Amino acid sequence: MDVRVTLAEALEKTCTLDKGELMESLEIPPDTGMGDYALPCFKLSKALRKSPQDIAKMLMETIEKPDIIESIQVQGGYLNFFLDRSKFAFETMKSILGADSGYGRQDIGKGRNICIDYSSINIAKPFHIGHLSTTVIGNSLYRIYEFLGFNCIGINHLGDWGTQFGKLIVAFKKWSNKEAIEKDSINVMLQLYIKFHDEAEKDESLDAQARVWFKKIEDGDEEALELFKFFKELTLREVRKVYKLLGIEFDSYDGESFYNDKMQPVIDELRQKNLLTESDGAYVVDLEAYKMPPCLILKADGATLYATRDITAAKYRKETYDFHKALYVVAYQQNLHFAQCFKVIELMGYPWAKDLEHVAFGMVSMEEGTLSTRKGKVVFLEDVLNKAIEKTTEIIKEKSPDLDDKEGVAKMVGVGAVVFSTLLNNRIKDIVFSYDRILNFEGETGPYVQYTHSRCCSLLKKAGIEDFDSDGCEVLNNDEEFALLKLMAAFPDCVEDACMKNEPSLITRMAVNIAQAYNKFYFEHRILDEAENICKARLALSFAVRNIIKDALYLIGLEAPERM
RNA sequence: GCGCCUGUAGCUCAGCAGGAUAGAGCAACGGCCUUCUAAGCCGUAGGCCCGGGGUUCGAAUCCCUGCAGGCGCGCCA
Repeated sequence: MDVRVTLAEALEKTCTLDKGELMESLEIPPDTGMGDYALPCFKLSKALRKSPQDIAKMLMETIEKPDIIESIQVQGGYLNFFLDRSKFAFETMKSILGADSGYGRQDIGKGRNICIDYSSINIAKPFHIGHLSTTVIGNSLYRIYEFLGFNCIGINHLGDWGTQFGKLIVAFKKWSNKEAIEKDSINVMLQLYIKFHDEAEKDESLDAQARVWFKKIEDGDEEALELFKFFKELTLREVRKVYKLLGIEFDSYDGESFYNDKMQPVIDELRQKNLLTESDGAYVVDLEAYKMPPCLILKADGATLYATRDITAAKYRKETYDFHKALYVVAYQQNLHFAQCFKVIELMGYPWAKDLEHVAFGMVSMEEGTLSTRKGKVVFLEDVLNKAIEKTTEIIKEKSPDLDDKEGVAKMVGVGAVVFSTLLNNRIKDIVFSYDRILNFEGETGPYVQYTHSRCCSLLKKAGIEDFDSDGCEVLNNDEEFALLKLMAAFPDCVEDACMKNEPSLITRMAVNIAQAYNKFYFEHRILDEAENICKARLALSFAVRNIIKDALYLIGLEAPERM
């Protein structure tokens, strides 16, 4: 049931605008006292040569009032509609409770594949807070698209190629050994990385050695390859621990090394299509006509580049997954890079170039300035998560000492706090990392929403009722119940909007809003000790809230503890 | 220099295919636990929506311009 549609249909019969225009014009007044929906009549004024107020009056007199609307008023140039709260409550509860697989779930994406490139970590480099955004945004989009019926392919495009391996091998052979790395791989590798850069400033030959070692990997030298695999496996092992904490899985780990032997045909194709031009010894695709700098495909020494690989990967993904859309969840620093790649693919004559989408997000920095792996200025993601879990454990010890699964709950809540705070704001905003903010568990936070969820759960448990239906939900008509129901009714549109805009924060915000509305309701009204019909309806409402919050949390990658 | 992005309360931000008095949270201050989880609720205080022009019946929202900050602009990814 969509009130907007109902209203637009009723209005269509009485005025010159069509349904689409009316849908767009219909809005929600800033204050409930003004009504629940409003039609501003200013635009009609010119065409009809009447004052907006007269038009509103005329519409009010001629419209056939839909059942769900209780009354219609004219205020200024607005035609204001007031919902019949009881009918609205019943209808809304009916839709929510009737949606077995989740309110807002759809199959509009049925039979369509979505490739999502996210997280995409570098091997042999630490997994730090700079990777948080891409990881959790990508995961959330994955879940949102699947919720709407799409089939997603999550791709962790590993940075598992390049001179950093040469550097690591040099450092490893000079200053470390396998035992040390096995023991504490991430830290030791990071220390080696830092030491290499320190020493390289004093000794220029180190960089040359690194290049030699990388060349050996490329040429398939046995020792080099063995070390390369050793570092890669170790990093993946470490990183999987973090993904496990976050509850994230990937369908593919095909990264840079995977595309090594697939680039030549693409280069040939570019040449064949006359897109490649020589420039200072390198080969580029000229994009001047599109007001972009040239896209570098081959270096003067014949080596491939980032763009070469991404173009190859896009083509491979199209051939392998025949995607409806391919998303790249990568920081906005690479805006130009992706704009160039997409344009080149378009120039190659592939119509699916329009289905490639760069989902850009803001940068993470620290209060003291930019993150720098080379200088060791990093905050490990795992440390952040553990710190959050630790803090949660303390709070549980203090507030819920008799909780059953303390460890499990601490994990859900601690990790949830970190993920939630990353998905609270529009993804384009920069983030200054702060433990204070990320470890705050009050207000617009993950724990707050989870707390609301477990509040509903414990209430339902206490009531001991398992199934609910919308019969009798007409009584949910006080201010708090009405406000809450209006928010819940907007949830499906919110999910669709989040999908369309690739913007998980819309769901995060909605989760907060619903939690706030429920807590307010919960404080103002009693439930279990009310008369039976009221009690039953309010429990049904709590049940519906619990389900929506659980789904909303799921969609942004959080778990929903039943107690906390 | 050129291009893209951001600028709203002390801080972090919603609101931005134009609509009625600009909203949250944090921090501050003051209240509410013998009753369904106080990780909660209520109240107080806090705003030339970066500046200046324009379009419009109406602009935080659209256009132009200036300022501030971030990012990018050929052989890293």
